[in-house]
Amino acid sequence: MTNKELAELMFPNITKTIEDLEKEYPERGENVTVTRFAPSPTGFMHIGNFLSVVIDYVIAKRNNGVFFLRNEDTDQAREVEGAVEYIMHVLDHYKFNPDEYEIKGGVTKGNYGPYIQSERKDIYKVFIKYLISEGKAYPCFMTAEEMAEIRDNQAKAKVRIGIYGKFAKSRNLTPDEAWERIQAGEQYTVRLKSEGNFNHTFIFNDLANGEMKLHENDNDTVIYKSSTELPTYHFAHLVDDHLMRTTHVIRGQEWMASVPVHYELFKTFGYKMPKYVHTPLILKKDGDQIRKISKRKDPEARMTFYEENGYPIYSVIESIMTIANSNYEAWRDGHPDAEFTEFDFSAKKMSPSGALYDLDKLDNISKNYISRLTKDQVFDFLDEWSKEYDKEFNEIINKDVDYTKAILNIEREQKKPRKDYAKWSDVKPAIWYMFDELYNPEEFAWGKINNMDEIKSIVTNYVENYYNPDDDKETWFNRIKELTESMEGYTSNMKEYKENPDAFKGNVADVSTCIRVALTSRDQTPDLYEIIRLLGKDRIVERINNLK
RNA sequence: GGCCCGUUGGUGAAGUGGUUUAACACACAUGCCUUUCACGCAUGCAUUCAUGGGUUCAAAUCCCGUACGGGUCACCA
Repeated sequence: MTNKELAELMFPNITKTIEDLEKEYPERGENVTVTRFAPSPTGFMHIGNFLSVVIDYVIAKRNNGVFFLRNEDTDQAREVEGAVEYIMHVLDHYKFNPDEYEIKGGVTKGNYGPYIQSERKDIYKVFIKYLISEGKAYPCFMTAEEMAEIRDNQAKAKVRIGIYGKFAKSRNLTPDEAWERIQAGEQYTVRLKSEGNFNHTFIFNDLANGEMKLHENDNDTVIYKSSTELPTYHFAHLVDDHLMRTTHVIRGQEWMASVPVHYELFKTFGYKMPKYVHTPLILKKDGDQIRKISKRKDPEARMTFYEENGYPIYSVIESIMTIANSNYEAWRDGHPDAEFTEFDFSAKKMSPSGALYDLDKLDNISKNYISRLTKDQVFDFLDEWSKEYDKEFNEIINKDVDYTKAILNIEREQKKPRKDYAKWSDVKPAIWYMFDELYNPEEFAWGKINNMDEIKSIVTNYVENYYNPDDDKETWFNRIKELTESMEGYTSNMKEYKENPDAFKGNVADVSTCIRVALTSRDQTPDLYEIIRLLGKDRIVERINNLK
């Protein structure tokens, strides 16, 4: 029996040829940039995936190219329900809409599909069949136990671990023997019959890491799993990225070690390899240890974290861009209003080593961003977020939208606005005391003036004799000063006070703090004048009367 | 263990042989401003680029060794 006959027996129903497929999926044209995000639906999307998406998207958009989504569901045992939906949700949330994608049992957009690997079985088989008929791949009957034994022996003998050369026990089976065992119902995989020589090296040019000298692959890598009739990652990468005409593959550093296999695979078929960008791993500092960020241990590794906490998409993308390209921030300074896709992304400027993701930095970026928004924008974002993650608060802020917006506007419309919020979940803890529904203080942060009789007398005096809702800010503060001066031993002159603090019982700051705490329970708030103005007389009187 | 990648301050990092007495941003500290907080402003924060050696008139930058960190070596991606 020839190899060709064996291939025919193994895949009798596969009648298409590679040439047919080449015609079906023609080249997309000169100079068309094609990137793809190809996650496997084995869990929730994490920050490392997100880094890839951002780069995929930027490269495609920068070059007016194509960005498509491919579902790599070849490991059906590990598939997690809802993972695909979640990935789509994240792409949608961050507005990284793929030009081509497919929803299982739903729409397909694009001419290079199917975009779900489990629906591409027959395509992979065409390539596998070809390889077997050419004698460049073979069925392998090694069991897991056999391979474990080989690995142990290799480790003991301190030789390279792997299934290569003499360790590839099924490599030299004749087509007849192979077919006999398949007929007998033996489990098998298909392995590449590697022609590589480990002692030979080749130059691989990674867009992020630069030129690298790598050893040729000589492992008879598994390329096809007969149990599920699906290819392994390596083979699917070859077939899909060739037929889908991907020009740039952006993937994590952990794939670097597989490059020799991919190199051989592409060479075997005479295909041009896409360009590769192996992205830095995102790391986490854990005590003194630095390790790969973990979905299980680190909440910020999961993309759900950013949505749940209410980080604006702008902020998350910005912070990831600073990791992707270190000169991004400098560019941003000069282009504050530009879209991030306008940035001239250069893979060369990407650090090949892992990066610690800094939540402080994210907060800073986010605070600056939110501080530049209008009150209407802030309200809309807050409304949208709280609808999903804090329904009670959402109802409260919607009871009197103008009132809420006015609160959100305190010290906003000025050259240097406040930077109180990094995320929408920061809002409630910062302004809860402005809402009667939430105002139920457990304790009051009294300052120097902490005797309740004295407090009551000051605030009552204030409301009865010094409060006028129509005052502008300057008049308002002058009245606070007058109030202070009317009190025995107090001064409204801070300079005087600082020069000789022992000469006074207190100053205007102590008095305003007293009023501030009486009305909000907090000793730290934004501008008291605005707060008093917004609270209004009824609330003020009520809160003063309720002091205990 | 083999192979690959990396190592500049608390963090992201600039820097690829001499205008570097190591940029910028975040964080931190102090001070100023100030009715609190925040904002803003000012100042400080690596005499040194993991380490040992070498090349050179000159090295964070080039070469070698060592240490450390990471990745990978699945019918997982």
